[in-house]
Amino acid sequence: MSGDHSHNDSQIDSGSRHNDSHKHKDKYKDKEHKHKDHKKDKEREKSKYSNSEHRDSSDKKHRDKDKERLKLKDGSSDKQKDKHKEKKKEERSFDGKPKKEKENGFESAEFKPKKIKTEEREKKAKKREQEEEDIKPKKKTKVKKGEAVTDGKKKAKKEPEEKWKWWEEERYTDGVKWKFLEHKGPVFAPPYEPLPSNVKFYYDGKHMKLSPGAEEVATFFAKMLDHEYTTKDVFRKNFFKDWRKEMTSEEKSKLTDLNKCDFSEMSEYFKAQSEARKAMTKEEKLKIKAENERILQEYGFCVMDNHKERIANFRIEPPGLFRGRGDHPKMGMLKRRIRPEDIIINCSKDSNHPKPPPGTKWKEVRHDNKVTWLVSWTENIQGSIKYIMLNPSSRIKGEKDWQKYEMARRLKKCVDRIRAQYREDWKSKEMRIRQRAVALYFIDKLALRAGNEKEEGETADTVGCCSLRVEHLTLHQEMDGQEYVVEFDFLGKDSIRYYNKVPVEKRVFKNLQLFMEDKEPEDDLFDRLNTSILNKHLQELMDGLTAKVFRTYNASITLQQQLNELTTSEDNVPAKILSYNRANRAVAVLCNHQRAPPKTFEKSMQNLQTKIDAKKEQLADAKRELKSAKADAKVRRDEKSKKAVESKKKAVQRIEEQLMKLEVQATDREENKQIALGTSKLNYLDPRISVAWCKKLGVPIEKIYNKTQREKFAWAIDMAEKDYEF
DNA sequence: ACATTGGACTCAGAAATTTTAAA
DNA sequence: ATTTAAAATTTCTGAGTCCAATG
Repeated sequence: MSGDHSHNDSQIDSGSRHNDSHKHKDKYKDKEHKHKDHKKDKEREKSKYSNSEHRDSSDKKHRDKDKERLKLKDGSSDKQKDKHKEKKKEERSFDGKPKKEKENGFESAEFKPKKIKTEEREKKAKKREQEEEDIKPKKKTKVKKGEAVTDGKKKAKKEPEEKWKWWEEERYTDGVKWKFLEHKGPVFAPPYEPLPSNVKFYYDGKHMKLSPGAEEVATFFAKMLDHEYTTKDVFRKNFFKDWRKEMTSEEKSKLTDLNKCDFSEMSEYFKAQSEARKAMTKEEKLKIKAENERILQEYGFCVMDNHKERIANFRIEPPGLFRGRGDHPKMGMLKRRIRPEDIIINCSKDSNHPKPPPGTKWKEVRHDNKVTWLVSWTENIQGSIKYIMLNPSSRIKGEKDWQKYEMARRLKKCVDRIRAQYREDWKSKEMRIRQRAVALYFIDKLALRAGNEKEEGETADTVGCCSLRVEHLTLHQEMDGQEYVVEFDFLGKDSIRYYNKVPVEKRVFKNLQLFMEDKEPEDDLFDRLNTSILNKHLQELMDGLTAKVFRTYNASITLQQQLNELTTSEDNVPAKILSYNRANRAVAVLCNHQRAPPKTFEKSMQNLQTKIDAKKEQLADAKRELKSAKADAKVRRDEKSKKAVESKKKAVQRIEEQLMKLEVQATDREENKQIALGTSKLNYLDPRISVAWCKKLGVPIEKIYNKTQREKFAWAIDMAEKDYEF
């Protein structure tokens, strides 16, 4: 995998040159857009009703017995669960996979509840308990502010409360996601606080008092003044247009030129505020922390099917100026404030419905247990729906995650067949089949994303595999001593540049030449292909297979291979971790997960070097001392001097170890300069691979996964043994 | 049929915040 | 021991994928 993914230093720069070619098409969409919004709303209104019929019937079926819920204790066995289990077993024995199981791609073998050695289990439980005490939902105690944090830290709560192992239970079938759901609704953004009267806004040099509405939007801009994008034309244009909508007619007629607006006092004011916040006393900070904790306890959890679960994003996004990624045509537009009237609540009928703030109403309260979200609203920039959903540690997310990796493992079993197939298809008489086959080859070999088509002018110009254009590839008959090299250069998701030179097979190369013949740079490379055609084909090759499964599969299999290749049991723990990070890095490179090099990168690298130098010196000193101690011992030959030698020896050893650790750290950091490991670790790597590796090589899992990650991957940590194979 | 749109969910890197280590 | 800086973690929310309803 090494040669295939040679990356260029310049690739971080999301290259402005990429953005130009397709820009000109769409300058004025705004009018159209408004129309569309309207239409969307109406349609939504319609579908609301038609949906509810559905829901009602399913609701009745599933709702009934949940009255006995609210038994929050996790380990509690409840009848319902057992009943559930029995039913499922029946279903499953029904020969051929039960519908849902097939869909999920779970291996039945994976379902056998693991028998874990008891001591191990206890140890685990104990450890977790300690680590989790501070996030654990404390039962509604009214804590006096200030106390909460200090005592949470110190005395370990000794609730022996066992963690719920949802992975040892049966899953729902038929698209039911839960039977009982109760929550407190969202937390709204704090209301706007008008500026103090001494903070002034100037237009054309003259002070002007803004109406509250206009002032609020002005502060959004003022807060961003230090960002480069406030100087961009598109940003300023969009902002000004939306700002004017919030102005009184008087303001509207006066303020006609953004360039004459002076936000500097506002900007200064906010900077001062944030300084002041930093300078707060400990007590004040604690008070705020306690308040946040209170809100978390009240709104940050829900009850889903007898279990208290953490909610991911229970705070509604505050209003502000939209800043998409890359060259976004809508940057600078006003993201409006979300009110209760915009909010759809989803919960079960027999729950206590969340109350809207006094004097307000929800848009709707529905009871749809075929979806996982608690709250939704429609966002005004793209007209898309936003959701409040559960934390990755929740059952509902965890199951899905597990299922994703099972699907990838199924691909592993038949990937050879599929590869043989697409290689065969390179020769097909039909153009669409050849295109499909070459695209699939890219997806497999390069881990490209599927590449849905996007509405032009609504988003930044980015592409994935199926939406590649001729201009994104350059063919080299021969390059750097290699034949048939394809040079890729395009902006992918989040406008991250993908740059790669890949030697491909001759047949692929010839096909590409064919696809590119007589086309303009801005034409689609695969003009007979889109993601739905591709996925339909994949579906036929393997049940449940889609393009993104290849990414998961290739990422995970790469990690496993790399770990096997790079790690030896003889290594010490830091060396093992370096190897792990390198394996992780190979995956991140494959998936093109990049980051901007941290602002302080050079400096921190220097600091580390300084430390290393100091440590080297310290080592030299220690060695000298050891030598003289040895000499001394030789002369004196007494117990005391022998002991001294021993202790010096130990000291040298210790320092050597420290030095090595530092050096490893330096290597690791350097190699990681512009690579982001997090995304692959969190979303692409079957956690059981890492867990098994840790167990096999005696590396504590904490070295690989931090607390949050351990929560998310609790299922894997619990079930994977050292011999797990992806 | 098939293209389009809406909906729900995963995945993404930056920014903000908190923790830890160093001075 | 206190302050400060750096590292680690968490939060945030935008950007994809994919499916199914719709026209």
